[in-house]
Amino acid sequence: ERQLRKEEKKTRHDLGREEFVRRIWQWKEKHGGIIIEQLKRLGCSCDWSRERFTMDEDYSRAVQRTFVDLYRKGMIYRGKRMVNWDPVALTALSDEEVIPTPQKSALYYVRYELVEEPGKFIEVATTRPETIMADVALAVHPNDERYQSSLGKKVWRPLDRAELPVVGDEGIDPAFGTGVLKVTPAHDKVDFDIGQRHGLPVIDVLHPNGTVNCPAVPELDGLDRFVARKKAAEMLAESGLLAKEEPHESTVGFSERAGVPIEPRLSEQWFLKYPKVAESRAAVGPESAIHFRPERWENVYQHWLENIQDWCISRQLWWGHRIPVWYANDDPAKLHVDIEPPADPENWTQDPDVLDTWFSSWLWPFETMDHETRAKFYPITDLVTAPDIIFFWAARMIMAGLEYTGQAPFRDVYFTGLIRDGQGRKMSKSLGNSPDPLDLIGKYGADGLRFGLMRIAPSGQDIRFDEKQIEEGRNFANKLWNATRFRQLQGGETEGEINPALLTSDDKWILLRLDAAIRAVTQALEEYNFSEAAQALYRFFWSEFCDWYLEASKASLGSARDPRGSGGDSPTEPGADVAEEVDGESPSTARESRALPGEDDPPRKANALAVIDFVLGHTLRLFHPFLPFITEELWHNLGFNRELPEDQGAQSIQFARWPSPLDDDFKRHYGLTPNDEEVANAKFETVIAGRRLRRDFNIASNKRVAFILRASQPLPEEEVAVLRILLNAERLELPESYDPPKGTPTALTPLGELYLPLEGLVDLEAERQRLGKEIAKTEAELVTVRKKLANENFVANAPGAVVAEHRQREKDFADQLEQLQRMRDSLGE
RNA sequence: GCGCGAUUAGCUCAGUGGUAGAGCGCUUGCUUCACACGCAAGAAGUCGCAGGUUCGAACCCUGCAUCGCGCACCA
Repeated sequence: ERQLRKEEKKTRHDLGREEFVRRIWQWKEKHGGIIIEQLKRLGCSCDWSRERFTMDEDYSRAVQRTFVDLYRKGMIYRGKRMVNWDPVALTALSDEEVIPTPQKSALYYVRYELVEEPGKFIEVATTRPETIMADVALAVHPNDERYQSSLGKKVWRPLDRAELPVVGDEGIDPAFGTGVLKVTPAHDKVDFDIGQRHGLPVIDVLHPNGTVNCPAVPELDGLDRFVARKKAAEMLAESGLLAKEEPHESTVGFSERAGVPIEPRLSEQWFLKYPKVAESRAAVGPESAIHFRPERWENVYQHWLENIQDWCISRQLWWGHRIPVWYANDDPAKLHVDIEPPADPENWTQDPDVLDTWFSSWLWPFETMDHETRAKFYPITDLVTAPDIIFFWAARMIMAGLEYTGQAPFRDVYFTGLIRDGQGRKMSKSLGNSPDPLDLIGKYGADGLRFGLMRIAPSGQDIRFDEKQIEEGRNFANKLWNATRFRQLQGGETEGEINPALLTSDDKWILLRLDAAIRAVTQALEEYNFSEAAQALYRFFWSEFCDWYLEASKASLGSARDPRGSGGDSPTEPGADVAEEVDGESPSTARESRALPGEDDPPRKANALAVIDFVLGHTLRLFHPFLPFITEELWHNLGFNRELPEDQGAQSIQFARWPSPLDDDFKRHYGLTPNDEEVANAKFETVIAGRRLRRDFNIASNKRVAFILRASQPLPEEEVAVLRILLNAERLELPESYDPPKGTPTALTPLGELYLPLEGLVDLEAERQRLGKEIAKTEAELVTVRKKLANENFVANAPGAVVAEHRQREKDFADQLEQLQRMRDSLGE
């Protein structure tokens, strides 16, 4: 209708019902298609052959059948009631379609003269002087002392002069305005109820389009309600009946449809007494069939059902499910309610109204399925929706499900957060602040869009949209692509057998990290913590697998450039145990003359590749729900599908099995123990310390330098090789003893003291200061821990593990401090 | 008025009783041949305020403030 008004300056009445509906179908074909296309491009894995639309013929009949059924059960009735009237769209609205909006208006104090006591007035505060002609009484609180003498008397109605009674009603708030309410049953719900209680008449002075209908007052007749309001105030002022006018702020209901203030209006509408209300309340809760996630929405749901009012289901619109009711032409009180039209249609007229759109949506969980499918998939396991339609949709589906299937229609309801714009506003068509998903997909890829959003969408919290986050998603997809490219460039057989005997500490470390990641992701998904699952995967893949493991594996793969730039000039026997051959030689010389482990060591290389493949095969599957497109592509590119049966991933990663955590048998077979993690962590800490030294002394990260490690324990050759690669060092020497020149930059590491000899480059004072800072930091930490351990209450009450941890920390800090002090002392004065 | 959320690094947000975290942004150095959509090192926070519980609080309790949402009322 908006488009029609804008582009052709026409209303639906200009086209006529039939043509108008035809045009909407056209519009639907186009825009409905766009939405489906968006879902497909996003990678939603729906069964598209089962696409359904609420206006499909079958579905339409189901909607009408439901109406007829509820009518016959006496739950649907027609009545003259106060409805929320949209004077622009010219239709009734349900309470849920009305948006309360604070408005600045004026409060007019109008004087009503007492009939019995001329010259004496009662003042009434009103925001709507244009409806005075519809007044049928004044009301005060029966106990309000100020008006006791007026109760039962009469007053003169201004503008359209008439005598009105003064009645007492409990519903009046004596504190508001003057404590007197003008009763206007035709134009206010509360007034209507008061009118009913006191047997007052109803006078309607507004046309459906919101203009005044009151020929008795020609000055106002035909004016728009807001224009008439000003005019009425002026007229009252002129006749001395306006005591005062003051600014006033109140909340006015706006139509969600047309965006104008709704008009409470008495009209003939169809209403539904909600079915299964008590059962629906009982169906949701921690112990019940349906669970809301997050749980707090259950309160909102319960509260709504507690105060529920009958549902106005008729709409004075043309697009929608037509109400299956016919009125006899010779007697409009005679009804034909059925899904089939009457046998003699010429004698009947169908109700022109259609049903509220949610009256069709509430049947969705089961009317979309045939009997066979329903047997298989009903009740639905999960409903994913947004909390702003709990009432419109979720609650009503529950009622319909219980009424028509005898079962709750779903088990878990997952409420997503709303995506808001950068300023925190809800995205809406009228604000035009929603980005086009197809544009974003074009720019960042569907996987990037999905992952970027998933990573920042905490359960049930609203999200501020920022394109930067989508960019991060894209960057991650790119990282995944490049890491697997690295694997492909190594060549070799895919998914070779892992030989436990050849596993390095890094191999074992990454397998244990993978195990932790599988557990974390699986658990997060089970708890509907999607952002946590995405975060855990991100951390594992980027920080652990790429940053540490792939880099370390280059030692085994032999792909890193030889530090001397001349390749392995001293080939090692394939499979020889490198670490044991250093006996009798000075360690540094021995290592310098050796090739990298892994170079010309095919079994070691093959084993490293097998580990990489094992990890990739698992991570691709873990990532697939988040990044469906790229994981599918890589699954095939890397050949993970080749060995699998048809139904387990040969065709598509979608059907591959979800990874299980590595069980105890696996860990035993491959010799994975917590100690492996400690070895790797000690190594990584040493690397970090070395890199920091480099940085502290301004050595460019691409400059190949020599490090010296005075190791506190013997270190296998393969570990030294890894350290050297990660440090980007030309050499890493491990002399039996080492007496560093004064001022040599030093760092304390879990593996011993690490030196970066830089003769003549460093001044003693700078190094002393650097160590001084580290000592101060360690001392501070030591003090904190000791203070805690000195607290008897802590030692007595804290869990044993926590105390033990503090004890260990105290020991570590003390050792460290001692060593650091020794290092500083060695610098001399 | 009632209820529900939120308040943590410059920004967007995780964290749920035991040494404050991520990404972005920022600073510095790197075209180290998987990736500059990248690598490395770093700076940056009295966890809204005030009380309380506890050996110990960002986390539990109470109150307050600010922002957001819902419900009710608005003559």
